[in-house]
Order: sequence, then structure tokens, then C-alpha cells
Amino acid sequence: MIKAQTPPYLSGLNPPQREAVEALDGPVLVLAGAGTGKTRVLTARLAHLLHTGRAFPSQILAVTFTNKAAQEMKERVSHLLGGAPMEGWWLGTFHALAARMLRRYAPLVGLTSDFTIIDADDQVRLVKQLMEAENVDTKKWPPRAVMGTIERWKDKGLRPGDLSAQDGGDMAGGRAVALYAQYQARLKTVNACDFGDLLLHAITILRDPAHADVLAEYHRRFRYIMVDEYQDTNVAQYLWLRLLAKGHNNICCVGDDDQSIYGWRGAEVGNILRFEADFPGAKIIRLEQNYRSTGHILGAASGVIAHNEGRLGKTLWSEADAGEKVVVRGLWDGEAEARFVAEEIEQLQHKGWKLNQMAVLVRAGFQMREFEERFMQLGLAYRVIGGPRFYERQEIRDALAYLRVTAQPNDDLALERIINVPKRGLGDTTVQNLYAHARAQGISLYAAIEQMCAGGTLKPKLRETLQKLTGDFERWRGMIGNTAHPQLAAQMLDESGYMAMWQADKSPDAPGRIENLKELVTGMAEFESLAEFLEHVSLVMEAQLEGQADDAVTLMTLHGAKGLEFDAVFLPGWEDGLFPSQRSMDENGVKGLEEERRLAYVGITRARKRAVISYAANRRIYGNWVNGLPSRFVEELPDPHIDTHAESGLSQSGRSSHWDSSGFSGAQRVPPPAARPMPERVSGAGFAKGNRVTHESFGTGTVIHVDGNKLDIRFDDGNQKRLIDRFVALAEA
DNA sequence: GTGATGGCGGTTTTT
DNA sequence: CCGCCATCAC
Repeated sequence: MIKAQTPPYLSGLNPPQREAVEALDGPVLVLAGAGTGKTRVLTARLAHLLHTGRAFPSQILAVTFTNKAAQEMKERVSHLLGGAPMEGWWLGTFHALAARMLRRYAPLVGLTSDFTIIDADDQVRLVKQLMEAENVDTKKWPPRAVMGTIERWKDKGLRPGDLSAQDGGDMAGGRAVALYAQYQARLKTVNACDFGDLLLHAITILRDPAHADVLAEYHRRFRYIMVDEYQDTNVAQYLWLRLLAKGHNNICCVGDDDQSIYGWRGAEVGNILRFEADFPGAKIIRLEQNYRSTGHILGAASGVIAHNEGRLGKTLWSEADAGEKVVVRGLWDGEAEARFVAEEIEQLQHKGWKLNQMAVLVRAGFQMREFEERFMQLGLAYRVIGGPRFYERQEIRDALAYLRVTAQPNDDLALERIINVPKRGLGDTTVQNLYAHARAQGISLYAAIEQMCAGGTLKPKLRETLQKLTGDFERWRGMIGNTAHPQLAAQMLDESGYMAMWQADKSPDAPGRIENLKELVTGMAEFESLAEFLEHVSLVMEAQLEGQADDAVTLMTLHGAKGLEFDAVFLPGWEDGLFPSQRSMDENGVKGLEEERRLAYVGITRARKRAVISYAANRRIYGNWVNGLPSRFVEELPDPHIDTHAESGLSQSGRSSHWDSSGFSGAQRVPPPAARPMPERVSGAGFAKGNRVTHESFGTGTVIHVDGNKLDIRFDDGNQKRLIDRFVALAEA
């Protein structure tokens, strides 16, 4: 038999990569270090399975963590195979795939196939309700924390029945397990699931001997399983995978234990560390050749991560040049640090580097403000990743709640959300009464309303209001199927008075909200049906793409940066307590510290050519000045790979002991609390779109967009900048 | 039902 | 210091 020539997707792979692509049978763990071509291997492997005829697309289960990763893989495989659309394959996130299974077998766990998927907000509201009904002090135990405990149980695959009362410790006055049971019961009553349930229910079905036929069916179907980012799987996901892989064990997991940074939300590094024990005979393949970073950057990153215990161990190497050493710089305070970073960025920009290829990666969101302010002052284009997302905005969630109740009247959480929005005179007391009835009868809120209206104990006025509301929903529900869903949505927002509510609202953000609502309605057209649209928003809480300047510095958290790469990466705030975060260390001890260290590793390895680490001696945190010491991670950076004094040329002994007081402008030390020159103009002067404004260095321009105190201004010289309002003044008429 | 006020807490976040 | 809540007064 004549072998076809090497298929294109195999060419250019290095030996371990190729081995990972071709090892199709049995369990395989691909330990893919940062920048070692993981995605390339995954996609080539998929292509290989299909190309060699080992499997049809429908026989492969390919799992990712994010929709973005799933999308990317879909596109790349399709491209590798000549653009053919891959029909019927199971490629998606754990949650999307589990939801797909569950839609089909929902009755086996007491749901109907049109169950609702509730979001984080609904989860907490439900827990809070239950806590209040149980007289649990919500001050002492915040509902969020109780919900967190429940979620961790779900992450571990534990249902209320698998726990005993003491497992909750004193959380919620020792009632956490009971609350968990009630929470689950309530979800069942309203035919809903939370994210954790998607996997939990799926596991429940797959491991129930009574439904062995279901498992058998999936075994027949999925001959190969592939998993991305395995280090981020939780126990529930692991159990789900194990059940599905049982028998053939053709499972290939790709991951990097050194990049496990989601332990706090249930990820178990243990899954990847234990792989060989879990899947006997597993082949372990290490991808260690890095194609991304220079030698010094790799050396610095490796030096830091080497301080962690219990690693599987990899030695990254590169054929690339050593490049520049990692710059480490101590600054006087947070402001000086922001000035320093901005200055460095501008210098690189002058050398021809693209802002798009630079990123500032912080440990926590609140650190971004200092940089934003400085960038705005300078008119340096930047984009913030990870703000509030489209589907999380209040008005969008309200609109979705209307749609949810229309599609599924038993969706209590949704109904509760909008029952009095806009105001209909259905206040707390009324809602509590309705709920009391619902709980007593074990029915949904909507059903309770119908029953009570039929009863006749209600005051006429109230009854009229409620009947109007249910009547509206009946009417809208009747339109499903015979009216285009975007039109249904538009009509609903109109007839409910929701749109009118915002139109009547005089607050400055009301127009923006109306815009968003319109955008929501327009966006719905891309989906086949209302149900499909709702499924999408439940499972794909995608960030909204904002029309920002094309070339801009990226500002985001270290967590958000995983999987990305930039020519230049700035890592500010390396002070003990901030990074590594004090809380992490207090709450999780060495484990917490090690996860922080992995975060440091992730941060450094994002850089292709230049990494700049900085720390400040003084920082204002929550209003008061605190002085900090350089992060222990700074000490862990191996000397040969770092340059502590990029510009100032001060003495070079013990690096923690001297701060670069010269800054880059030679300013002398200023006692932190001293009055600093603050711009006189106050924020919130009420600029509006269309205002003519002036700025000291940019001249006159027109405000084209207002976002809180940030203004997008098109200057008369053609430049567009984003600035803080207090740096501009209204132009003289 | 709404607006004002005081207290408190304050990482990381996808699905 | 700032923003979110819960509570209170109307």
C-alpha cells in the first residue's frame, strides 16, 4: 500500500509534537509548556484523526474551557482540512457539551428538556432567599460565600446526599448542607440548573447503573476524547471525562501543571499530577521547546517556577537568542510606577513597536486605575480587558428575564427580577406573599400568581395588576413560533413599559442602556429561535467587542492573560501582599503561594521579547499609604537573567534594599502623603457628546463618547484620544 | 416605593 | 478611598 505523502498538518512539527499528534490510541498526557505549540498540536491531532479515517467528526469529543478556545480550534481544524465544515462534531466547552447531553436526558434527573440555565446573580439571590427563610444571618455569612461553598461541592461532584451536615462546618450557622439541599430542590421545582449542575447532573446520569444504556450509547459514539487545559479541570469534569473514556481510554489531555491558576474556583492541579495513576499505561509527552520567548525571559520564568514543589517538571528551552534581560525596577510609589511603565511603552513605540503588542498585566483589577489615569493623561491608547460584559449589564439582564419568563413561565428567578420593573406596585411584601404561597404549594411563582388570581382573596387592584402581567406573558408566549423573535423582543420591551422606563430616566447612562437594548434586539436575529438565543446567552457570556482604537496597549489581569502573548509585557505591583496576594497566602498557605507563583510564571512567559517587572515602595491602598517590600518572587528571579538597573545606574548590590528614587525624571523623594499637584478641575463636570473641549497639549476637539468620567475626544487635528474629563475644559463658545 | 445615609469590606472569573 | 448594601425615614 502506498502511503500518501506527509499531510501538510504534520510538516514542521518537532519530534515530540509529532509524537503527540500521532499517538492516537490509549491515554496520552501532553505536557505543554508555555509557548510550545500546544494549540498547533491539538488541531493537528484532530486533523490527523479525521484525515487518517480513524474517526468521523461525530466520533470525537473535544473539550475546551472557553468558547474562544473552542471557536479557534474549530476554525483551525477546518482550515487544516481544506475548509470543510465539520458537521456534527462535539467540540465545545465542558458546560456546553454537558448541557447538550442534559437537554436530551433531562427527565432522568427530574427536569424537562427546556430547563433554564441560571446565572451567578440568580444563584446568589436564590441562596439569599433560602437563607432568609431559614433565619440564617446573612451578615455573618454572606450569601455569596455560602453559594461559593455549594459551588465547591458541585465542583467536586458532591450532591447534598453525598454530604453530612458537618461537612458544612459552621458555615451558615451549620446549615450549609441543608441549604444546598433546599437550593437543589428549588431549582428542580422551577426546572432550572446552574452551571455546576450541568456537569453534576450529567455525571449523575452517566454513573447510574439504571441508565447504563445512556453511557453505552456515548461510549459507542465517542471513540476519541481530547481535552485542552487539563490542569484547569475540576473533579466533576474529571469524573465526567473518566466515565466517557471508560473502555477504550482513548483520551488525550493537554495541559501544563505550571499554569494551573484557577484552584480558587475548584480546579484541581491534582488531576494532571495524577494522570498516570488514573489512566494506567498512559503515555506522557513533554513539549519543551519554546517558540515564543527569548532565552532570558525563559530563564527568568523557569527560575521562579522552580521554587514550586510537586511539579511534573519540564525544562523549557529555546533556539531563540538570549535577548534582553528581564528588567526589574523598584519605584518610589504607585504613581511613579505608572509613569515609568508609560514612559517605557512610549519609548518602545518610538522604536517602532506596536502598542497592540504590549500589555500591562496586573494581579487585581483595582491596580488598573493608576495606569488608566496615566495613559489618559498622556493620550496613550489602551484597552481594558475584562470589564463588565454585555450580558451582565442590568438592562440586558432585565430584558433577558422578560424573554426567559416568556419562554419558561416557571423561571422564578427571572420573574422575580422583573416583576416590579418597571414599577407596577408589586413591592416586596406582595412578592413575599406570593412566594409564601408558591413554597407552601411547592409550585412556581408564576403558577402561584395564577392560582391566587383564580382564588379571590386578593385585593381587586392587585389582582388586576397580576392578571395584566400574566395576560401579557401569555400573549407574548403565544407569539413564539409565529413572530420573528427579535420582533417579539422589541414588542415585549415596548408593551411591558420597560423601554419607556429608560426613556423617561434622566440619568446620564440611560441613553447608553437604550442603545444596548436595541443592540440586543438586533443581535437576536443571528439566532434561529428564541430558545437557541437564550441557550447562547446562558453558555456564552462573551465579552462585548468595543470599537476601540486599533493600536492600543492591553491592560488586564494576569488571569486574563493566560494563553495570550505580547512582544512586551509589563508586570507591575510585585510587592509582597499584593503579589503574591496576602489573602491567597492566608487562606491557602503554601498551596496558595504556589498558585501565585504559577501566576508569576504565566505572566513572564506571556512576553516574547521584553519583560519589565516593577514594584513600588509606597502605595496607597484603600486611602492610606502603606509601604511594601518587593515580592519574594523578585528575589527568586535568577540573577543572570535580570537587569535591576535598566537606566538609573545606582549601586547594584542586594536588590531589595535600594529603591530607584531617581525615577526617570530625576525627581527627589516626595513624602507620600504630601500634597501632590492635582488638577483643579473636578470630575463629573457633566460633559456630553458633542461638547467642544480644549486640552493643554492636544488643542480643541469634540466629545464623541462619554463613559463615566472618561471622554473619547476627536481633536481637530484628527487625533482621537480617550481622556479623563478633568484634564479638559469646555471650549469657549 | 423611593431617596438619603451610614457601615463595611475590599483577589483572581469562566461557563 | 470608593462603591455597594441595608436600613431608615418619609
